[in-house]
Amino acid sequence: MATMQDVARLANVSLSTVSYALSETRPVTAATKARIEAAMSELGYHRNAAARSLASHRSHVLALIFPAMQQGLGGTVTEFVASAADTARQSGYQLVLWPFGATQSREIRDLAQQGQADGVLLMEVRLDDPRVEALRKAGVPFTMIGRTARVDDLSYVDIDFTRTTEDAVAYLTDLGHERIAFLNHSQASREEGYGPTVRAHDGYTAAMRRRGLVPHAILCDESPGAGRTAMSELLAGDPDLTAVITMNEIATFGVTVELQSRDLQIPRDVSVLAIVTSPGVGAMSHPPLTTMHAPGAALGRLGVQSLLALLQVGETPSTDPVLLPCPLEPGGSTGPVPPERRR
Amino acid sequence: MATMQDVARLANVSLSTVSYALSETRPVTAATKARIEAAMSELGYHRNAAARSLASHRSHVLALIFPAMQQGLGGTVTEFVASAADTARQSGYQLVLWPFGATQSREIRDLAQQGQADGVLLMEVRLDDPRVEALRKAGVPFTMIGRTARVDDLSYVDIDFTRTTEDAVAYLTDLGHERIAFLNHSQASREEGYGPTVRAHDGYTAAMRRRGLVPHAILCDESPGAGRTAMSELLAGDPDLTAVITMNEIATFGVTVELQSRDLQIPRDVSVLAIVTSPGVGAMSHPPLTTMHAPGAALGRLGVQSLLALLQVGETPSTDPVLLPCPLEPGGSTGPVPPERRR
DNA sequence: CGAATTCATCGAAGCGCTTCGACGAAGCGC
DNA sequence: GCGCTTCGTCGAAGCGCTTCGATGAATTCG
Repeated sequence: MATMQDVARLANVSLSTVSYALSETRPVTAATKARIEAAMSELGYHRNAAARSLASHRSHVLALIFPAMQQGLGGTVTEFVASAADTARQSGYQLVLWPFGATQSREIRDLAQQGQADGVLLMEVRLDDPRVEALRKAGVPFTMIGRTARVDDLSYVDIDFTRTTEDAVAYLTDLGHERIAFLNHSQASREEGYGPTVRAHDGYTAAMRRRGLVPHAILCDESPGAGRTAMSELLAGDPDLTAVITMNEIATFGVTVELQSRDLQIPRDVSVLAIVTSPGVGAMSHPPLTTMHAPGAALGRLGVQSLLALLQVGETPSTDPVLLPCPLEPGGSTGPVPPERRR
Repeated sequence: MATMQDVARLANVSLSTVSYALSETRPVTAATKARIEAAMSELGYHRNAAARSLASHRSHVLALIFPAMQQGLGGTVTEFVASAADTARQSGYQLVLWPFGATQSREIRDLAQQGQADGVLLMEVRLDDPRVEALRKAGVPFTMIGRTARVDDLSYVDIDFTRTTEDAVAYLTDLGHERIAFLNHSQASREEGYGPTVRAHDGYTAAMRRRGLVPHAILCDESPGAGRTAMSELLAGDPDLTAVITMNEIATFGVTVELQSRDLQIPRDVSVLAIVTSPGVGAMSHPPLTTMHAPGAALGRLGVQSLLALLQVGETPSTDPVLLPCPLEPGGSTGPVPPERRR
């Protein structure tokens, strides 16, 4: 394996000139640069990552704290990770995985203090997440995917739940719906402070109230069975329901089954709008669901970009926070309220 | 940030002794070790990863070549990645992601030659995969997840498609089924040499023939619509079909819909057995599907272990290949053939 | 009881790179 | 044309660790 010294020798320059030519930190004449490049390709030179890190105090590694917990079908996570890894690589960084849950802030700090990563991406952030404190103590720049209750001056990228629920309600009211229920994630998720559960609930409630409509939200475990039961309860609470927004893709399968078993047709009798879904889930139901899907790839890309911006400027964590709405993907599960059901 | 030198000074030993105490490469008396440990914790010492790599020529990093292509719902991939990252970490390794498809062997070789990783895990291997050659040329030890057509002495971990299809057929024949169809992945996937498509086809065909039964396999795109069409075709081909094995989870949703729309009850009229599924998909249908799910977590763990074994022994790539069957998860979509339909 | 081992520890030589200060050569204005 | 800055390049000092050979002390054995 050729070293920089070998390249320098072959190009008849000093080692440091080679370094400057590569990093462009100091000017190097075109002629010299050409000789160096020729030498490099002749020797098949690749600079050694470890030596670079040691001398420069930067590892060119970003760590992704990866959720142990599996919400949903995993498609969004996969998209996110792939996109983050790709964006990082294109900027000359590597993405490493740190599989740590919210309870392992100790391990996170240890790794962070070893200087293993220049920056950290923290996924599946809870409203009150001890890992945030651990990272701050370790002094590593980090960007959250999701956000804590208080974001202070922390860098983050998240789904815009307020806007997404507002858009969902607006879409349905535009179709004439007024009795719109909301089927959320589980009770457990709310109790552990899972941001989406809380923010979507608030967003939905606000969007309904703003229109003078009565919100009707329900928490629901992640299973089709729970979805059926929840749908029953919603109908018991308001038999005249014309639409339901779901943010629980597994339960949504139960919702459609329950409606079918009651001979309620989708979307003629009840419209179903699934929000924050994984890629492709809409197509799995019959009729295909109208969805507002989670922007996994965009979150990955923007998360890495925010983090890199943070590394550039150094001390100033003034990167704009980023909130992304879930784009609407029309399907066959939503439609106008039939005239006879309008009040 | 304290260095090893600082620790040595505080513990009144030489730098090298501290190193030996940490790596246990040479004996160090208990007393000395204790002093060193005290000094380390007093200073909050963490060894520097870059310096270690530089001096030892090992990065303690494993790379995972990550599929750009999204097959299925992503749940298995997520499980796999999480489990691989966790196993690596427990052995003192980091897992980095290299998001490269089968066409980017050039980039792979570049990264590999920079010595960025001690070993590589290659996911989504094709039957004839150029990346294998690239890795071999780069001289990096690697383990495949999946396998090429000829495995020679390559290290790999894969799903045992022969055994899984055999088990699937056996399970159904035990229930009295004889007219068993197989709904595979897409035509396209077979053409690009996607191992599972080919191996499962062969396994199913062999299992049927061995029992004197007539195989009836069909390729199918990854969508519920294609699944419906395929199911129609299968029924057209053999109206007396009593069971179908599917290895295409998205299409399986269409299969159940098509059966329902023909008033064929599952499992009374037709049994459905979904094999190589993502975690949780069985529960998404009604009735819940009987599945044989892909052992994502086990593959991740064993893949890393095989790779680490390869790194240990150095030259001898004699790690046993590993083939894992998909365990059966009973559901409500399979049942015995009613007596009147037996021939 | 002295020679031969064994044992724990030390010092020093790198690993391959970044980065700083220095230094001639060229370019500038008056 | 003389001092001054600017430009391109060089040499050397690390970065923090692993690892090898050496060294003296403790242990063993004939």
